[in-house]
Amino acid sequence: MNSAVVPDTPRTPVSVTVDLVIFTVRDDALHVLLVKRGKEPFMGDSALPGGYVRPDEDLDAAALRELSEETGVDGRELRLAQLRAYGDPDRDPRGRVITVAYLALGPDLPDPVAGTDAADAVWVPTQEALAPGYGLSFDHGRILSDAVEEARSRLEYTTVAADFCREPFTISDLRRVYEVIWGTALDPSNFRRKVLRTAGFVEPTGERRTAEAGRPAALYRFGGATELYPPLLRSGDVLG
Amino acid sequence: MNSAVVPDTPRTPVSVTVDLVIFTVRDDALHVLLVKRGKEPFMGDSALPGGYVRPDEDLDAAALRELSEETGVDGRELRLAQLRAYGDPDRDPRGRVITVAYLALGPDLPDPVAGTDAADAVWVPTQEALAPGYGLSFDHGRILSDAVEEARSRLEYTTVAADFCREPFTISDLRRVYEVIWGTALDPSNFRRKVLRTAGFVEPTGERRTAEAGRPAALYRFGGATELYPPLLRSGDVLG
DNA sequence: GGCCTTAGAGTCAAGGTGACCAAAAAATCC
DNA sequence: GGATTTTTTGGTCACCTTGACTCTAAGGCC
Repeated sequence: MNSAVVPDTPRTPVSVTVDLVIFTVRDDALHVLLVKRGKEPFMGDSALPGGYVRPDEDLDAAALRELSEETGVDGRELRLAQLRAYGDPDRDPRGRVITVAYLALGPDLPDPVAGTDAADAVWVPTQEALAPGYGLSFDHGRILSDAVEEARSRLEYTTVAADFCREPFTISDLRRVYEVIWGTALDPSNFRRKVLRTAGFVEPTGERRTAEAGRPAALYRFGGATELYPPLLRSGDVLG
Repeated sequence: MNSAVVPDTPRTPVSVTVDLVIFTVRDDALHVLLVKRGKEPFMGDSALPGGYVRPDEDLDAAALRELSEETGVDGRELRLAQLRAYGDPDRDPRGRVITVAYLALGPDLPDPVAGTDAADAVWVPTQEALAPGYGLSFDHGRILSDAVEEARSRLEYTTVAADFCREPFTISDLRRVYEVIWGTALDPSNFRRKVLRTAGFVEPTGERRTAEAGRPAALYRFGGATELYPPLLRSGDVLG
């Protein structure tokens, strides 16, 4: 790929994998999908779902396939986006393995079905998975914390928060996503004003939903816009 | 890296490279560093500098090394950041090569010195390099245009624009960076106000510089902040 | 000095923001 | 049935930022 000095095909055995950080919001907490490793290294430990990129497969395609295999979710419904590549020489004891991490946000997804590849996949509160003692395999702790920060940032500048909400949803559903991921409390009235003024973020269905308590809320669906302009900057009070 | 089904070590011959998109502002135009390829494939064509990642080398280290080899610049002075990974199976005719693209912005760098690896490296106006007829090798056209968009975006939310300016610089130098990369005209007075109000973006040296014409401008150095809060959103008039 | 050029200060109206209040519309409890 | 609670939704208001604009400062050049 370069000019003269580099040998043409340095045959260092190197493998490429994709790893998926799949977030969802459950019980007012951010959860991440993890699998229990069935073999060495790190057998029995938790890890992000992922796997080898196949010989004739694009990186994005590999990520979509893994997402589908591990969770049964059709990734085309979600916005699967590259986070970054991780290539520390010592990150995998088996040898040189470079991984491309992807980030996907989904609505409260069904529990992984037994009998599939994802038999032992579980939703884990992100905070718990990041705790020092939890022991994520490889450098997945680092990847996960990068992904959390990236998700927080994407909420400011894009409409991904809507990916967390199954349609139709209420403005409050959307607000709760922001509050959970940012860890801050937002003023319901001001949040509502901002969301509705941003063209293409949400559009009303005309229906209403009556929850356990309180005035019934108007229902919305996603409006199709991907960018948030102006951005919705975080500056609320940090929740206890 | 995954659970049961995936074979342990799929020995698809796969190589990993880093490619560098190094921008600078010259003559009021964004330039990118390109090299002429000295061998097949794409011999004689232009390409982004880059090369194979060595067996025991981290991705970031490989990018720093290539930057230094190709341009003589100590990359630690710059902010070298990952753009994303590209892994289309057909992107390299030699076989499966996955590349991790990096983005670096530098002040008007010296012309590449002959006799080094970068003997045939040249600064090319980005617009020219992106023209359909220019014929960048591999998928480097795609990488470059992704990098341009990423640079535009980073100018909004980070202080990278200062990387383009050799210290000490004037507020107008900084403004010109924004104008060139965004392709918009900015109001000098309003731009100045925003830059000075953002803590840590620039700090005054107390000196002044008298240019070819006009009132001497106060000189500043970079203030150390990396994030720009609030962001400096682009909304100026598009330049002819 | 007169003129050109660029830097930098200031003004002002429009619009966005956060803090806050109040009404509407349901469920629940007495 | 009425009061209370809860959540949605609409509104106000003071403050700040923004963009457009004007005006002054300070150099070089003729």
